[in-house]
Amino acid sequence: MQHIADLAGVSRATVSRALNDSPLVNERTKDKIKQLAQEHNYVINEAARNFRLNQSQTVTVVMMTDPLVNQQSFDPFFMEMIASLLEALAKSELDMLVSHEPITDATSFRNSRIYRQSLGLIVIGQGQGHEQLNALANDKLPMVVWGVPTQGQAYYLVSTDDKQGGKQATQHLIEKGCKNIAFFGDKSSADSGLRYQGYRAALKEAELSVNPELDVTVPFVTEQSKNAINQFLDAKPQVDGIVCCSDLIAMSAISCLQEHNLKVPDDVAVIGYDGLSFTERTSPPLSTVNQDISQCAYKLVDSLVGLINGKQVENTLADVQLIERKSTQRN
Amino acid sequence: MQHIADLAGVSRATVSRALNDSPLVNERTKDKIKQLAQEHNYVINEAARNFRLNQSQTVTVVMMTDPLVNQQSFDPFFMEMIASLLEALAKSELDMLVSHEPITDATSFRNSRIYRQSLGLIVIGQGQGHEQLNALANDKLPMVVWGVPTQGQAYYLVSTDDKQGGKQATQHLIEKGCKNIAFFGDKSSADSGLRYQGYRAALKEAELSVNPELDVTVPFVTEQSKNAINQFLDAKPQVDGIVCCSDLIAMSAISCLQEHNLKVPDDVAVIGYDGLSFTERTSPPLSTVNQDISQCAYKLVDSLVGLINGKQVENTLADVQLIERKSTQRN
DNA sequence: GCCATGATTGCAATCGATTGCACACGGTGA
DNA sequence: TCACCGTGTGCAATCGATTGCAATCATGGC
Repeated sequence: MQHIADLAGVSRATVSRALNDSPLVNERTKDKIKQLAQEHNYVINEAARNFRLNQSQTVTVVMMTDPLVNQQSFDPFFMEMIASLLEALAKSELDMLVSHEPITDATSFRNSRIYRQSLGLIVIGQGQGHEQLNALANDKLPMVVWGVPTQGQAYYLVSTDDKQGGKQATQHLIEKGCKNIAFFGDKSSADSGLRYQGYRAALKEAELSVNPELDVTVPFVTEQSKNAINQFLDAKPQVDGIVCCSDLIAMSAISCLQEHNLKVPDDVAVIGYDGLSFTERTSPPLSTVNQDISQCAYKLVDSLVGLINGKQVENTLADVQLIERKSTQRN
Repeated sequence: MQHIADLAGVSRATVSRALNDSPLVNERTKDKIKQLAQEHNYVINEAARNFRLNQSQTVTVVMMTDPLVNQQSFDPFFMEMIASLLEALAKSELDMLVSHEPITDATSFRNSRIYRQSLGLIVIGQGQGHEQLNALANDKLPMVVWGVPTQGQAYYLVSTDDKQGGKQATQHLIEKGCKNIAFFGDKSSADSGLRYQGYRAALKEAELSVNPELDVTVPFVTEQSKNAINQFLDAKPQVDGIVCCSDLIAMSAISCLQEHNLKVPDDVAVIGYDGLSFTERTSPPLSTVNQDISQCAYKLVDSLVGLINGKQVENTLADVQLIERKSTQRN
């Protein structure tokens, strides 16, 4: 910076102000300095800047994946979320740090490096940490949570309308003429619980009876999911439609159904949830309720940036929408 | 730090040295200082530290995805790579920054923030940047590339044996009795080219003829891939096995085959490439050549850390291995 | 010509950790 | 007595950018 200052015949202070577009500096001087900086490939030393300003440009993303639900961090849904956040943060010129350690204790978390040296926090999922997150809600560190609206929640939340999503999925199957619709999911995770509520609401609206035998607990992980599904199918239940709580479960379901010599969608129709891109490649193509992860990521980042800048921020409920994928029937 | 120093009755200098485990400090003093720091929730200010030491703990991951090949950055393969690198870097207490901007000009890249303020560089794929990467190879900034061994490559490389992988995939189909094996992929990407070489090598070894009509250019992106595959199948080619260059292409292939009323694997066997976890959920389950992304990520990080610490580092060729997934036949 | 005024710019302190060098200490041998 | 030793600590400078305040400049009004 001294070098640029010498070249421009000004002091370091002026260079600093010029590069920060301070109104205190004459426009002509400013232009000259910027020009010189450019020519001489000068880039500001962010470490020094962050040090001086006692801040960082780093947003930490905390994955609260609930060990009870066993959703792996390699779940495509979470990976897409990470990738989308990465993109959204990059647009705001923020760096991203990812922590896979759920927040289990607000007090000790406050002493962590992450807490002390992040500009803000994006928390993915609430896991078992609802109380801890509430405790952190009014700290000086801005925080936005992606999750499910919860009783007495004090933190800022971006969520999708899981109940509506479950309802849409179920309605789609009803429109296709399904009468005996099963629900595959693990209701110990809050979002799945809401989707289940939507499922029941749709059945009720269509005046279809709710058969508890068709409410099947299917975990997210592969092997367990297949076991649960096979166990259900082995009992030869009367079922002609399945609402699945994730696209991965839907894939498992299709696979198990076909192994049971049931045709999809002719014998049993299946709908997924999440809107992962590979659902367009499954066979048959899988209709799904799209969560628009990218949009959620942008909303999370926008909210967080708002908080960082001291703006008023509202909780957001992102829409879900059904993606219908039809086989392009050939022959 | 001054506070801790006062409590311990020493100077800041001593506290600093103690916390860095300097041998210059007496063990008893060291223990006392560490104890006090712990009790008073003192954590070192990394910004100040990085500033003083003129370094950072940030490794930048540059995605060189080749726009010509149209592999999206949301490709599950890359997302898994990112997630794995994240994990591997975290184990080495390094932060990760991701850049989606391919390096197209070494000179201007040297002036970028990324270049100046990273501890090291992990480059994913070579894209069109082989020459640029070579230019950066002997810079002071440590760099490791994940990609394909290339003529005259001067940078450190971690790669998988794509030729061997292509060969294994093909041999697997040959063992299953396939005689007319097609290759689905886009050879404008170097790794696909190598897999194709492996495919040909396997055919040759098995004394099967290479039929150029069965060498099908299938792009990575969904719609284009389906179009290409359908076009191929519409011509009613004689084919009983398909080696696919990615699991996603394999999914598309299965989907198109079934729409053409061809049974998988009875009429046409399909094998994928990458070893993505959802292949165990496809119907039928998809055998695939596993690249062990996690292992690759660890090798990349290990090599980079080696370079950062000034150690001698070797190029690494990670093994690939076939994952055979069988339908658990029921009924 | 002089001064008040507002617009620019420079001075110098500051952020927190690190580190080269100097110093203190008690003991040793000349 | 004194130079010298090794060990353990403290002093003070340093990294590069920012910013409150003081200094300077140009201008117009008198």
